[in-house]
Amino acid sequence: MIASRARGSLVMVDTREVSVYAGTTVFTRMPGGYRAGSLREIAQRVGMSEAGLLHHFKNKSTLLLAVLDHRDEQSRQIVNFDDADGVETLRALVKLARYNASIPGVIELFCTLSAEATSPSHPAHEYFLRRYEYVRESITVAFRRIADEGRLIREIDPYRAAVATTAMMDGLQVQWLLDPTSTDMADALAEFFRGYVRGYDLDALEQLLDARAAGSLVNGEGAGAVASL
Amino acid sequence: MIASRARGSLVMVDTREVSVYAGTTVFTRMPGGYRAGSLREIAQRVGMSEAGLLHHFKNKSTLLLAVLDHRDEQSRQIVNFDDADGVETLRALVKLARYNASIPGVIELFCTLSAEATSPSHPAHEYFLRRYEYVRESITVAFRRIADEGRLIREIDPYRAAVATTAMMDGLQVQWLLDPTSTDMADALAEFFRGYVRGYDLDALEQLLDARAAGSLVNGEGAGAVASL
DNA sequence: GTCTATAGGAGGATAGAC
DNA sequence: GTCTATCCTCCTATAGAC
Repeated sequence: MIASRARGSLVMVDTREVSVYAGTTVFTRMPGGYRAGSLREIAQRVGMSEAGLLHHFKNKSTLLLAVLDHRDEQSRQIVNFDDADGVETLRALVKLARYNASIPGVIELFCTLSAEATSPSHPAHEYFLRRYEYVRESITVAFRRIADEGRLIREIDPYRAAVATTAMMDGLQVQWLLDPTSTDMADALAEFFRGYVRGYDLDALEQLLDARAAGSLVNGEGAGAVASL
Repeated sequence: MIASRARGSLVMVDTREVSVYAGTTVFTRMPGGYRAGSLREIAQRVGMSEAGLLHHFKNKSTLLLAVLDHRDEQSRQIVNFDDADGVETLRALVKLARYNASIPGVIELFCTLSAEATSPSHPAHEYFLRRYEYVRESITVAFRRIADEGRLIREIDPYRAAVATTAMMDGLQVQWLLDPTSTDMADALAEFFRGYVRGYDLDALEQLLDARAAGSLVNGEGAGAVASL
């Protein structure tokens, strides 16, 4: 627990929670992100010593995982794969891509980290393995439903389509981060889906969802979390 | 210059050149790659002191750029965008993807580095900016030719198709590095092209190119360089 | 061109007091 | 739960001799 003054009144704050926020800030800051971010700085932001911080997280990797888990928890409140189905899921992903363009720092963390975590010894390796499996599985289900509705433009294996979709999202992020003028991630993704799904563009429906999504994203507590998808 | 014994005879080797090789080895080794790789180890591999190494490359970043430039020089000898045209270029990319699957270390370097280099202050930022522009431009030309031949399946802007292609290649790499069983990069890319190009699968032609490409890749001096594409 | 020596710093982590 | 003190490792880079 830490005592801090907010809006004039004394507030007790959970140290662990604050640390996760501070960790997020530091790890999402470029250049360097996780690797360059130091426990020293995080401790300083929390207003505590390094040793104090390490009492809660036994080392730097553990704190990283806590940060990632925290984002996931929030993501699930915003884009829930289990709720949506079929085309609706794809639309949500486009919406997500559009939103992501407003939080470059977080995107950069996930982009860099997922590349780094590629090696089995990286502290977040297991995390990303599970995450990609989950995302692919969810998108696979979406494509399977679209296929069942007979809306698939050409013969494709739902799983392969999911891999391609995931790849497209990741790849667009790299180009966009490097040069934001090079591509509009959301438009590019929508274009991609148009190649697979018959009648992907049902404008009225899309706009309805647009409005709904905009509302929830703006109000959503930790909307930034969506990036991790 | 450095004296070394190879095949029993005394050979003089250009130190700079050897340093670039050593740098490649160290920077492509995971985990950590460029960031984790130290001048200390590179110097040790070359068989000289850190100070000696820094005589040739004024700092670590400079050495990195030398490594990247060296790879590019070799790439150009293997996949030359200017030679191929239209569908042939796309096929070359698929071939490339297949080859890349045999050199995970190099792919990992480029994958990680392109994510890191996303921030303007990264030493390789300019390098990747130029590289992506070049690649997109080249692929744009290919799609433009395909469009001129009337082989485009649906209306798409050649530039957008190039962005999507680049994204697909990058994104597939991330998933593949994380879990090689998750996807076959080359197959996935070919599938992607099938959605754009009429008659992409002309088996005879493909096999002809297959053979030709296999030959040049196996014999090519620094075939690994292709990864940078 | 290459080496020795060393400056100068950052970062992760631990021990033990309070 | 938190702090002080401290250790140890590792790095980039420079100065100056050979």
